[in-house]
Amino acid sequence: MFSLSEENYLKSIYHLETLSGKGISTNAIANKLNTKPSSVTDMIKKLADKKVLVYKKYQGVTLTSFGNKSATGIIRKHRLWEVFLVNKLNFSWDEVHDVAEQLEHIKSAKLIDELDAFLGFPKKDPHGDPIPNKEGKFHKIEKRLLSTLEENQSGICIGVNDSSSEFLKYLDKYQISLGQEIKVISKEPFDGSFLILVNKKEITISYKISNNIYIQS
Amino acid sequence: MFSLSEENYLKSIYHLETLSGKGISTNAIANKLNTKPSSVTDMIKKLADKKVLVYKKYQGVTLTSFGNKSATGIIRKHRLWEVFLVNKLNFSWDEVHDVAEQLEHIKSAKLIDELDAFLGFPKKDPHGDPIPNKEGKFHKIEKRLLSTLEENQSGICIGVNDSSSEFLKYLDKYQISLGQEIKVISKEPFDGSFLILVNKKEITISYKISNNIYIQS
DNA sequence: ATAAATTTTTAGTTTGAACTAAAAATTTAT
DNA sequence: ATAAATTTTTAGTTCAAACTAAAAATTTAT
Repeated sequence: MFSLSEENYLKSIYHLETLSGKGISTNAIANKLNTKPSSVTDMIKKLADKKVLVYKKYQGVTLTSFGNKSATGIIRKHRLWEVFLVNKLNFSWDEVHDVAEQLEHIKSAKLIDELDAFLGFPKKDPHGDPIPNKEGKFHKIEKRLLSTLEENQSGICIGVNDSSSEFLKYLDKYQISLGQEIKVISKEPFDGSFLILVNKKEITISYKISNNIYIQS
Repeated sequence: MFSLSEENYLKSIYHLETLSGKGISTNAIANKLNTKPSSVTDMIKKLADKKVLVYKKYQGVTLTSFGNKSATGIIRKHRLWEVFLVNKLNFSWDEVHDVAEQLEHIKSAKLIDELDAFLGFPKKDPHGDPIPNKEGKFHKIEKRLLSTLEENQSGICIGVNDSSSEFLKYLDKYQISLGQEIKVISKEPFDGSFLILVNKKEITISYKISNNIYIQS
């Protein structure tokens, strides 16, 4: 059984690993968790003792298959709870993160299995991210960043790269939601911003915004 | 905001207070929480600083009205989650306690208000205990222990005094559930045991059992 | 009313998870 | 290839929440 702190480390390391592929540095983990590298070194030793990751001094860490399964288990819980909050309790997609962050640590196999069934075995969470099954498996979603589209190309929004409340509220304001068609009218070479068509309305978004929206590919 | 530990102290002190009425001793709290009296003294000082209780050395403690409201808030959450688990997720009444014990510490006003609405503003939890409203108020349930009934008297089971899995499974075995009519056929003076009629079947229960079942009064 | 028993508090430790400051190892740049 | 910069680790501290052992206060009993 893992402590709250251990579970948060597991999750962060998992996410960093799926992004970068290679071993994860002490600094990267400290940065992600807003703690200090020295704290990370301590925790890494403990997690290595618990066989969730492999650690060699100065070399970064890699999750074991046990560590991987533990991490996806937590992510499964997080995403199922998000679906619950949005589909059953009238939360909007920008309100769920903090609460799901707490709920993901509740320990009860029956609870999560029943919740999954109650929700109708959803495959995606409210931000378009896939929900791992009991074995930790999930289908990778084929997607590309809106920023990679060329002028006159269009696509369907199927996810976001940033689940912060601020970003999601921005999307709400311009009626950008999952399933929404987005067409690139033009790109501004000077600052990388985009003129796009959403819901028959033209809007200008910065490069940063375009780089946090996923389009079906 | 309270820590997990502080919340557990609050809850225990609240429950002890409603049972005994008077100030609650260090020993009683330690006993309830399975900790040592010296640990309780430490925590009590912290809680007094936070204005949730009044503490004078060697005198036991009393919750302030702020402490009372905080405690009923936690109990409200615990009981609403129990209803959710039983009514929506197919838990039985003997399976909910440990999970609700975790869920009661989730912090989100919106979560609990929406959960309340989603469940249809239930007034009682699966063990017959009242659910406090947002203001911490709840109707006291008029009840008496089965052990206080005389021979040939009967009543409806409306609650239990012990929510442990072992006890609730015992009740299930003999088909004693909320709403069930129970008639006392006879009492055995030697050991205080009861012969009762439940569902047209005669069964013998110990005094201890009879002293943990509530009857409508 | 004094001794005995009980309860409560104090003083000092332990453990987990963080921290700071400084040392050690590694990587990058000249 | 050596110096400079960066990353990582070590050593020692802090804080919350528990603990043990012993001292102090209170209550009970003779």
